[in-house]
Amino acid sequence: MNKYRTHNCNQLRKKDIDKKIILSGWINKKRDHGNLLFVDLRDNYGITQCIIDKDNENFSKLEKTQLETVIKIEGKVVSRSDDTVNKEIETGEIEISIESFEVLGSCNELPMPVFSDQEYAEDIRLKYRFLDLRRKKIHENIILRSKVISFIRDEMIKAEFLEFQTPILTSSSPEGARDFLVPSRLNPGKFYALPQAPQQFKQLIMVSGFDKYFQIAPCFRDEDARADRSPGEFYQLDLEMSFVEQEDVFNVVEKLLVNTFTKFSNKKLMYDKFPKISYVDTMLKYGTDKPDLRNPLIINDITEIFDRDDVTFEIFKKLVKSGSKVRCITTKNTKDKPRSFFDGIDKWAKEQGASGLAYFTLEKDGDLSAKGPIGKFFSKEALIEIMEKTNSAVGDSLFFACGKQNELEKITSQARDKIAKDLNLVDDNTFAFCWIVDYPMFEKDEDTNKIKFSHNPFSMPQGNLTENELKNPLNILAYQYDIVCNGIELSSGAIRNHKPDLMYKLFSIAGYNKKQVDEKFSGMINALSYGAPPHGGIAPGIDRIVMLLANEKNIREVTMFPMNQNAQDLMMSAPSDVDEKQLKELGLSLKTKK
RNA sequence: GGGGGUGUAGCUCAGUUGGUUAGAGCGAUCGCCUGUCACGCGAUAGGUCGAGGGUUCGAGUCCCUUCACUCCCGCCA
Repeated sequence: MNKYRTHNCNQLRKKDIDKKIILSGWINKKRDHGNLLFVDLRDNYGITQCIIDKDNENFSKLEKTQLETVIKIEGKVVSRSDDTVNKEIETGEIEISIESFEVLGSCNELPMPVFSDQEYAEDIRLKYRFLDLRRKKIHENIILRSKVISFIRDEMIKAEFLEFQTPILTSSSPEGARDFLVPSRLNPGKFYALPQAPQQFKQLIMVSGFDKYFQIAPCFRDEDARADRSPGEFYQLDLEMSFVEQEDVFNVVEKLLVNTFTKFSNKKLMYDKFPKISYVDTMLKYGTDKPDLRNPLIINDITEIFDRDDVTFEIFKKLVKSGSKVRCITTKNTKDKPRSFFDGIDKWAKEQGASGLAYFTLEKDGDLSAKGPIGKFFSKEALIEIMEKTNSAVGDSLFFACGKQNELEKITSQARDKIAKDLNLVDDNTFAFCWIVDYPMFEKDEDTNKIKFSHNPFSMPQGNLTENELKNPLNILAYQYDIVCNGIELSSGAIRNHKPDLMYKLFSIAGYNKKQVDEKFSGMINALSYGAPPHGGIAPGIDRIVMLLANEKNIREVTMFPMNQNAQDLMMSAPSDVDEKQLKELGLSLKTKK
């Protein structure tokens, strides 16, 4: 028999009454009646109420034992009377009559309570993460994460994918995020980089003939954090398949995500078959490439309206003449909303740095008219054209923004969220997945005005790419796709370019000559020259999937030992200073010394 | 790098128009209490009001600087 326990703290039931048992766990809570003491003993599995009275020689010692002390209790399972049964816990029909107890791990005064639903400042939670992780909600989140990962691994293996590990110390790549660098002792002055993703390795696995690969892969990017973006490191379900087209990847991932989300959440799926939205369409209709499709509001472009002579809103007309566009959001049946609703949104827009959101409401009091600050600038005929273009009706309101395309996309996208929130249009009990497809291969760098890869340089361009098409690189689309759920980007993937000749052409557009490509991507480009299969894949973000399933808004709530926003681990004190000796071995010296 | 929010007891927070000795709940310590499950009751200890400077007869409160945490923008192929 194990000397610490015969049962865990969620095991004992009525059928165990009169058994002599041993339990070990943490003191979750004490209720001290002076001559009678209740102790809630907690472990990973649950809580069991234990009881001791003053006749027991251990009474006063246990009475003075701190919460969160780890103790071992020997005693007898006894029945609870009907009026003292606790239906909140699974062991609530019984309790343990304590005969003796022993302290296994003592506990100092707590810097933060464990048994409480209160929220605490993050720095304390992170410094004492081992205490924080004892708390119910986050403890359950981490267990959920484990179960989700097991399930996904299981599904992938069932689908005949092979799991492989890829190097953590690899080479720095010029494209994309900042790398974490690791100095090499054996090669002084040279650096490894931690992988931003196993991108090149998974393609090499395909070239090596393994056909279907996956990995729950750690990824490292030295970029600033957000609520849904851990600093430093995160995990992806990295997968890659040979001899596939885009649709084959979609089928695998769609099935996996539907299975995962139906298994681990009770929320409804808005679509079993994920809708596909082109990049151009999503940027117009939603102003972003990660649209929240639970939100029914749609953005429409009505720039042309301002060419009409019977539209006299001169501010917009003038801006349109100089190249600006006008886009609007229609809200259904909002004619009775108070003035404060409309002004609130206009004020909010100004706070976001926009010049505000103009608005009017369509009304028909005899004649069709627009009520609101800018209503008077539109003729009846112009209003009819607007109604056709925006699919709006009498009683609806329209919010207008005018500006350069990228500014407009940003503000209308934010306004879509804001208005939907104010009108309570988003059903929080739903997951709305979609594919964003047909990303452009290239984009223009705003600062340098140079052409650069808009996503992954290894993606396969669409079409045959005649010399003529290559002259207009901004028109080239890629077999590049994202999965979005509830406005969160879950994953990004592509059919890869497995043809070296084409690769050189595309890189030359982005300003890399053959020699540079050979140097920077030697492993890849070399491998593609020795019989590479057509292949493609994707990499859903594990942390974000768990975040959605756990209904959390912050990724740290589903990460066991996260760093703070400044990429510091407050518990382990990382990053830290290192010895001069270590630096010397690596051939490094520091420019900045404290 | 930029913008917003927050910072008062170990924890969560209140603190009015600038005005006497800065409060509450939880936790800690001590005492009372034999059926609680957020047990109850009483007492005690516990404060660099994030830090520094300024205005003022007087600053937790107003101003400036700065630090920490957090959210957002940039960034994240």
